[in-house]
Amino acid sequence: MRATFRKHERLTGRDRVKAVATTGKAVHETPFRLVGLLMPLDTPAPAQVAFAVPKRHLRLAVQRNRTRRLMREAYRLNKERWYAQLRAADRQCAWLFVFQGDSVPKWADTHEKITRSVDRWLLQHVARR
RNA sequence: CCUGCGCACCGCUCCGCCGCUCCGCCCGCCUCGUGCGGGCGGGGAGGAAAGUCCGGGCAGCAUAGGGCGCCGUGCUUCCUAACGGGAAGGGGUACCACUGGUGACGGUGGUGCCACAGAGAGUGCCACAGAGAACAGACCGCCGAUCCGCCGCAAGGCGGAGGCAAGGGUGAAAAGGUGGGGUAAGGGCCCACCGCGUCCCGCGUGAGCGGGAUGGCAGGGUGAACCUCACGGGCUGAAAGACCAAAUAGGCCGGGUCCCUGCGCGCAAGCGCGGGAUAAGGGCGGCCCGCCCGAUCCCGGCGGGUAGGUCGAUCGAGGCCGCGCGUGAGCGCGGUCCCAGAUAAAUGGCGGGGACCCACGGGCCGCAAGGUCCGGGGGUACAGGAUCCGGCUUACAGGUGCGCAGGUACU
RNA sequence: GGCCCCGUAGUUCAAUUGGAUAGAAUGACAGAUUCCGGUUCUGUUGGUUCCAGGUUCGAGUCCUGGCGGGGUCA
Repeated sequence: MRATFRKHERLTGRDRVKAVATTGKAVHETPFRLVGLLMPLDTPAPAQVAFAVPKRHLRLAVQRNRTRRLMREAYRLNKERWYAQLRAADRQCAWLFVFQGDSVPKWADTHEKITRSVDRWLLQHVARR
């Protein structure tokens, strides 16, 4: 299985994002914040995900792009493990990653924190059922 | 050789593995959608993509024509689709070098800067200081020739009437300047020159320039103050605008619709026929039957429209090459190329080399500035399309070329 | 993505048509009062008027460019 990340795995649409942001359950992992919601999705993928990097602390577009790409790459390389858990539970899930730091993160940090945040989220909301 | 400045240009590169997006072709899968998975080939950020400061293309709305108003621009000619942009030119100004003159000031060359129309249309404002600041002005001064008074034999002295804008002082600015003559002292009062205004002639498309004559000097500054003149501008912007179109609510149109019960058809929902009971808004009517309308709810349809999607949207005032025209910005002709089109938003991640730069240590060359080789270390900027073009402005490691200035060494 | 507004002591606000040394409250600091603290009184301090140019005799004010902050539009 290739570790791809295509369009249908991305969370889009104003209403869906708003639903996740307002009613979703959050996990905090220092510069990142993961908000997730178990909900049915009209896609073959087990999950859809969006990455948000607000303008407040990273003023330059180059820095925001770089940060988002690092986050996406960290998700891409590990998503298959999480997909397996969701398939086993027969659930679909929408996730929203928000970056809350004030400088571009390092690759090693990003990879570690993103992975840990999703693991914690799944442990709290899927594994116990 | 080094340093600085100006102008023009470039603005890291290669390999492996894992990924993204668009286009074309092909294969597989199913819940058949232009989905999901896969293969091959091709395209994939900038000189500023930025700030959003100007100008257009494009789109919608408004609009008979014209004026007023409002906003913008402002030496000339040209370039351009257009511009507040650019090119060439004119004028002014500052500095440097050389130079003419006793001096005011002028000439030549170079470099930088200039929002550079009008202050002979009107209005406003010019604090403080200063005697006086816009129909100028005697504070300190200078003079006191002339006239008056006093003193003296006289020469003359003192005081006053008064004369003076040359000097001092104030100020950002004080009624042309310099040199001389003249004078009681002074003053364009007179002369020469410098500057300025007006007129004429010549040159230039023009801004203007050159020459001559003339006036004795007209009269401050400020239009990035109101304003005048000339020219330009309808307003709003891709969240413009066009199309397709769930769910829910509401609108319009059509049909059905009181309750109880029996039989038949049907899997059921329900439909048809018969019997009984009788509540209810309005109309037709004296009243009843009956019929019609309305309300309620049900079914079907229509149109507006939201989520969502598609177009707008990537071939263009286009890039590159050659030739010709023009001082130049540019223009013309011919050839050639197709070069990002995302949309919660694509260029990324990891590893390893190469190139360049910086300081350090060591070797060699050189009188020296410096060059070169080796070693380990650090760095490679500013910055990311969002409708598209033309400019401007701002940010920027390092490198290349040309020009200028300065320094060092040698000949 | 478009449009609009603002920027003055540490903080909140003033400053007339452009006019001299940018003012007030509060804060901070020091002193007095008190056994101590608060209150009160007195004094002192504090400014690149966001930055860089320009116009003007003179700029917080006018003009140009930049920087920063905020608002608004589906």
